[in-house]
Amino acid sequence: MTIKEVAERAGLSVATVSRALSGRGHVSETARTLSAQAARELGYVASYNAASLASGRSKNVGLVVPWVNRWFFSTVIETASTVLAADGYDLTLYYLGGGKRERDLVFSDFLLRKRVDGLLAVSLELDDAERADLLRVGTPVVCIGGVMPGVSTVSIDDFATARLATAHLIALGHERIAHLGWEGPGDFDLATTRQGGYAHALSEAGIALAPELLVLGDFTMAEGYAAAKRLLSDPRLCPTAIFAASDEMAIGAITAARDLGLDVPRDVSVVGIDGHDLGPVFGLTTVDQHVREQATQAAALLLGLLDAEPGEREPVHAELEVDLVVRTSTMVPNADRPSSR
Amino acid sequence: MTIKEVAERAGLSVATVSRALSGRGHVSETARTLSAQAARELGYVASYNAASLASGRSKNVGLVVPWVNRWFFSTVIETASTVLAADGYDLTLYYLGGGKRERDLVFSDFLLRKRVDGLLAVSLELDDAERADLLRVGTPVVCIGGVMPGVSTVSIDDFATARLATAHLIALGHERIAHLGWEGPGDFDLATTRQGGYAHALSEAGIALAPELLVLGDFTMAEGYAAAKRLLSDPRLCPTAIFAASDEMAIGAITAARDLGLDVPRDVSVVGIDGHDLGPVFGLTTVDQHVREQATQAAALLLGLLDAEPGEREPVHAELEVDLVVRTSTMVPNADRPSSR
DNA sequence: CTGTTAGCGCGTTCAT
DNA sequence: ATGAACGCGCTAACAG
Repeated sequence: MTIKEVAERAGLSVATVSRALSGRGHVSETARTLSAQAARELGYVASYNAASLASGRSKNVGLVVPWVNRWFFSTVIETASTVLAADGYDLTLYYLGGGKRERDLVFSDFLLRKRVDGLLAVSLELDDAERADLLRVGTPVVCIGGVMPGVSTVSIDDFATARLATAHLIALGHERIAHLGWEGPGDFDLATTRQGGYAHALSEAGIALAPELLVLGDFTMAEGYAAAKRLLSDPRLCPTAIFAASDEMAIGAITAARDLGLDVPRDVSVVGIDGHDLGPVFGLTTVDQHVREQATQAAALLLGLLDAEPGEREPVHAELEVDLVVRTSTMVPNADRPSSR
Repeated sequence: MTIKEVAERAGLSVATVSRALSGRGHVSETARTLSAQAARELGYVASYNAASLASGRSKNVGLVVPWVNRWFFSTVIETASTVLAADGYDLTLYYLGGGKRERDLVFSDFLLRKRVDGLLAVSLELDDAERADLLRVGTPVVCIGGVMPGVSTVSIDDFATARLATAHLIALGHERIAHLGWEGPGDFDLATTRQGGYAHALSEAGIALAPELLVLGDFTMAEGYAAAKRLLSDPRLCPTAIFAASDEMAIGAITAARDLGLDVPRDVSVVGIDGHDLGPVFGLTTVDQHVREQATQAAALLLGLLDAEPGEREPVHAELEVDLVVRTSTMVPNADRPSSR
């Protein structure tokens, strides 16, 4: 089923059919109708590969993610996929979680094979070699929720977001506030990260940062549960509140508290960051970072870059507002909290 | 950066370099070394599009999913991606959740553009037109967790799995067992579905099926929470146990019970199906369906079909064993359960 | 084992 | 507005 057969059936040349079907170039109304009808009757759709080779555009974007099985990422994937599909773009997924070897392959091989017109990179922490590979691909890149010099970015202010969450707890009267956060990359920067915002909010309030209340890792909900359980069951620590860097960790923490016989928020307050779909179910107070909006803007931004001339592709940095959503997982600290086991 | 430049640098013809780099055809050791070295120095990697056009193989498989943001699906995606990447295959994601129009586009357009060598379809319920489109693509298809005549399948026995879960509750002494299940497609079949297994287990035990305890929908964890809350707070119903068709619904049910002041398992037992990562956290009794193993087998099966000659592609049906994992969300029913509000 | 040649199926000139 | 011819980058068939 090639365009040639369609052309014969329509009684036109391949060139005219190509123009009619792709919408590029001027074609008479009758030619357009004829082409469309012949294509429909034959069930013809152009081959991406051939079109790509001839035009240089592949109508495909790559989405690079460190995980799929986490709310933030799966939400970005769903949203980006929908936005891109509406413009006729396929989405090729590059999942980095399969181990060091697979990860290397993605950067040194898959991404360089010119299969994609552009790249969406989600929360990527890259080393220098990887960053170089990524830029060497030569296609437009838009990052979501991560920093990369010289590349367009859609993000939130992590520092301010964490500060907002922590300040909410402080305003309620909490002082022993634990933090479940992320292990930063090498070039970790206190001034731009959630951990930094946490520390800043504490110092603003004249509260000393207690290192034993700072738990860094890379936590799923299950790992957040385990970490919170350790934190809450250690009699020397006695935090009255927990600020988790993600809603999944926060939900894990709430579950851990309950399993220890603690009441949330009476015995311990919990706040997260995300705007997770499960927030309402757990009554979770959180800072909503409007993930779907971030993904939509990032995809739209990338589509814009793909339309623009290669020379006209100035990096854009969009920063979205966040919103504190107060539910029932936070309240003023309880003086006579039962000692947990 | 084309293969031609590599050939010139290596002092060989493009054909030889192509053979050397792709591993197809016989090439001398020296030619292989020369080609590899020239390619490395130039940072050359072959274009998928051009290779695909010439060879008919695109080294890309499509993965069609109704959702990303659910544990079962995101787990399949991660696993399949890893397996396929190890064989040099890219993974293009076709997400069907973006609305009816997007869904139609996938079947009538995207999938027909010869971008993929094969298709992995996860838990798809297709109408006749979509099924026809899918088969018209002409590439090998492997289904996971769904039925499609004439297509290779990796699945579990849904009927037996649900029967096992229900029988576990019955063996403990439960009789008023609610079910949170899925709305079936048009050609819904009691003999092969989870709802069917549930009904069968009840009738085996001489327990009448109570229609008011059967709640069908298409539930996320949050919706499962809401459904369970209605079920458990209706004083006329009083189920002593809930069997959920997925672990996410089951976890939602556990959370709902807790919020109603009910103790799990003392006041209500809950069992699910999946083997969800969060199962241990919630003490969830479940039937593990070994999702990663299913995805691995499906991906491997597809890779096998891609290697085979088009004539030698007999549909294969692999059915995996499931395992009942008893944790702490199920126990014998409590005679004097407090009436819930 | 290697080089030459001929497409793969399109989009895009350049004529008309 | 349309058609003929060319070429995108690569692999496959055919010689040698």
